[in-house]
Amino acid sequence: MLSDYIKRKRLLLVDDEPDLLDMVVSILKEEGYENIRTAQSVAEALKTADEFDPELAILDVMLPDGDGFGLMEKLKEKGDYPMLFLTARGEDEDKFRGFGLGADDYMVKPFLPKELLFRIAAILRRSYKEEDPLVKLSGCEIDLERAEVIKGGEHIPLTAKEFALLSALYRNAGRIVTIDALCEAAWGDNPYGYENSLMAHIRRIREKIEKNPSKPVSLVTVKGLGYKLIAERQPGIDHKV
Amino acid sequence: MLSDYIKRKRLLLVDDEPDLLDMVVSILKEEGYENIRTAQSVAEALKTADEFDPELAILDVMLPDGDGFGLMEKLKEKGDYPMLFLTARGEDEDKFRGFGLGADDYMVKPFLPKELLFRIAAILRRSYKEEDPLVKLSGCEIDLERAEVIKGGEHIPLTAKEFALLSALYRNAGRIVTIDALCEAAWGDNPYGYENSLMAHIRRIREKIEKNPSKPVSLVTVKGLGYKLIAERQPGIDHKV
DNA sequence: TCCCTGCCTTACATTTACCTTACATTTGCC
DNA sequence: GGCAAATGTAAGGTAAATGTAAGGCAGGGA
Repeated sequence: MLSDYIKRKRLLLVDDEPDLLDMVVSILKEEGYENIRTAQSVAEALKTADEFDPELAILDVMLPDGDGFGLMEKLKEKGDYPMLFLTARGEDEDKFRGFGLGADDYMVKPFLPKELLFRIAAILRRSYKEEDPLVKLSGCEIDLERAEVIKGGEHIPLTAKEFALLSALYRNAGRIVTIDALCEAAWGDNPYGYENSLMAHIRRIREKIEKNPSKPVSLVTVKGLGYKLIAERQPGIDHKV
Repeated sequence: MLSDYIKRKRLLLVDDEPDLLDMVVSILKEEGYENIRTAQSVAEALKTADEFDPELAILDVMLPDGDGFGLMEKLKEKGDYPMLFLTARGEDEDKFRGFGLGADDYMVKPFLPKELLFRIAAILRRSYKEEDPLVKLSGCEIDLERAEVIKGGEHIPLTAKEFALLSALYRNAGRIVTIDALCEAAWGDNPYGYENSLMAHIRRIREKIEKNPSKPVSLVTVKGLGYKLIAERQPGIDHKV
C-alpha cells in the first residue's frame, strides 16, 4: 500500500526511553520502512544525523541533555527535511512552540500507532514527490516523462512512434509483447499492414538504446512470438496497461 | 512571520455551518491569508474548485449532499494539492479513513485556532517550497511574478496567453507537455480548435525568450508529443497542476 | 542441396506535423 | 467609439518522422 520510494526514506527517531524507541521502531518496520536509525540524546542525534542524513526526523521534546526544540534548530541548520514531534507533554504552549519553529506535525503520547503511521506517510508523501521513473537497461536509461534515452551521459530524444512502442514494451518489461500488440499500441485502430514499418521502428529504437543494434541485449526478438524488453531492475510488472 | 508567498496561496474552505465558516475565515484573514473561498456543499465545492484552482483544501466530513471523503476523491482527480480535514466527528475510524485516502492532516472540532493556523502553515510550507520567482533559461530569465522575461537587461512583458503557457511549461520544466495540456492551460474548458493558435503563441514566446526563435534551445518541440521547457537549473517545485 | 520462413538492414519515398508569415478579428482601455 | 495590443486564422513551406520495398541472412525441413 505504501510505495517503495516512501519505504526507503531514511527516518531518524530520537527519544530517551528505550521502550518507546523499540515500540515505534517495530511499528515502523512492520509497516515496511527499511531505513530507521535511533538516538537517545541530543548529542547522539546530532552525530547520527551527520552520517545518516535523514529524510524525516521524529523527535521527543524531553531529552537528557537538552530539548527537542533546540535539537530541531540544530538539525535544520544541516538539512531541510521534515520534523515531527512526539512527546509526552500535551500542553498547548509546547505544541505551538514546536510548530512555530517549523515542525511539520506534533503528536501527543499516548497515541495510536496507526495515526503515527498515517501522519508520517502524509508528510513523506507531500515532502518527497515520486521522482520520474528512470528505466534502467543494460547500458542506458530511458526517461519516459521526457521521452528520451540517456546513453553515456548523452540525451537522445525519442520520436512519437518510438515512444509509443517503448512505452508498451516497458509496461510489459520482461514479458513477450506480440507484433499485434505493438502495432495496436502504435497505430491504435486499424493496426494492420504495419508489420514492416514496425520492424523499421524496432531497428531505430535499437540504434538508440543498444550498444550494438545488430546484437540486441535489451530489446530482444522472440522468434515467432514478438519482442521483449529486458530491464535491469524489474519495474512494477503487476499493473496493467 | 508568514512569508508572502504563503499568504497568497489559494485556500478552499468547505463546511455546511455558516458560523464556523465565518469564524475560520476571520481567523485566516487575521493571519494574513488573502485568497480564501468557501463552499457549503459538495456541489458548490466542486464548482468553486474548478474556477478557483485551490492550493489547499480544508474540508468538513459532514456535508448536506455527500461527505468530505467523496469530495476529496473528486478534488484529487482534478488537481494534486494538500487536503486537511476539519470535522466534528473524532472517531478514529474517520480519521484513518481520511488519512488513508491521502489527506494531509486531520483536525477535530473543537480546535484551537492557533493550532489550525500552525497546521495549515506547516502543510503549505512543506508542499510549496519557496519558489524562486526567477527562472533561468539559456540566455534569459523569466519572472513569473511580474510576467516578464529579462533578456540582456531588457524587460519584455508577457501577454496573458503567453504567461499561461509559460507557467504550464515551467511547472513541468524538463518534461514533455502535450499540445492538449497546453491548450487546456490556456483556454480552460473547451480547449479544442486552438492548436494553430497555440503554435502562433509558441512562436511569439520563442521570439521573446530565444536568441534565434527558429532554432529554439529553451522551448523545444518534441514532434508528435508536445513541447518541453529546458530550464538551466531545475526549479524547486514539487507540485503538479 | 535447395527452398522457405521469419526477421534484419538499408536506402529511399512519402507524409505528417510543425513552422512561418501576413493578415483578420477580438479585446480592453482611454 | 476609437485605438492599440492581444489573439486567432489561414496558407504555403519544410524538415523530420514515418512508411515502403527490395535484397540479405540464418536456420530448419524435405
